[in-house]
Amino acid sequence: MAHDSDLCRSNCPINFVLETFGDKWTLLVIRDLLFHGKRHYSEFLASDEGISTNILANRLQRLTRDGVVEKEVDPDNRSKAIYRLTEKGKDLLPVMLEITAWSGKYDSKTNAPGAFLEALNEDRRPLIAKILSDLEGDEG
Amino acid sequence: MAHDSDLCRSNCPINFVLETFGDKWTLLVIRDLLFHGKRHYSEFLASDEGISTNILANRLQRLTRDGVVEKEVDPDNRSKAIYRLTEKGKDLLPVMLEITAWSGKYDSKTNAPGAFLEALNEDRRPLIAKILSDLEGDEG
DNA sequence: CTGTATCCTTAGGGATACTG
DNA sequence: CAGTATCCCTAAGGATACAG
Repeated sequence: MAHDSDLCRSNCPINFVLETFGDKWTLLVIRDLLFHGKRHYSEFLASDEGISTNILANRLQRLTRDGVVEKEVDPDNRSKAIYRLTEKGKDLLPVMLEITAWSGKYDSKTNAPGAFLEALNEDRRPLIAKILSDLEGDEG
Repeated sequence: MAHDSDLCRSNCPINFVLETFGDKWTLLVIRDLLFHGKRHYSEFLASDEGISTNILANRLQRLTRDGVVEKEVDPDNRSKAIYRLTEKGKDLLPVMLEITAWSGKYDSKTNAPGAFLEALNEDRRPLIAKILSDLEGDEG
């Protein structure tokens, strides 16, 4: 089984993601990694929604355990970790883009810029390629 | 604001969907409506994950309030309701398909049929059109 | 400053009784 | 059977103290 431990209420693919991301915080960490280039604990802490320290630590652990995030020591600062998305994590990008598109359509106050939404409607592929290459860009 | 009431921790589009669907049950109801053609209370109750009666009632209320689901009296049985997705609800289909694709890739035991995943990889649009037309098919 | 552990409150949710 | 209400418990999570 992927995602060791945990409940597993059924073999449904929708249920599978709910058991990893079905809470109010996990997806925000993914968002920060994917769209905002965040890598350090303090950066995640600083996000608008105000995640608390214990919840953040717990989510980073779970995501690491589930193979969505990987953690390594920051070469510039040995007492600091760098968190990065694995391939499994990066593969969440299409999901995240569709979520953004839906919110963009139905939430009047959403921050997603119009140009971004238009690019989405055209064709997802080039946008996906760009975001992923940006992500590679600041690796290491 | 869309989605009246509720917290609203930020104006982020990812956060927006979390405040509606960020729990372990809501998305399963959407799944049942979208992929399994379910319409009645007892049908949702019968799903594999075993939602309990009070939670189901609560989620149907919230989804109705948020304009994702609409409720009407079943003409065949006046003491029974029919639940349907609104346009806003149907627009979740691309999100649900991407979630299914991701799980199909990473969950070894997921039920998503291979043919379905292949169709997904080809091009989402025809598949989306088909599912939506099936959904229209059994309206009224 | 980077995280972790503890304490405590609240909300999510399971079981089940109940009403039309 | 469709749906609601109650009871109670567990787990999510906020505040914050603590450790390296």
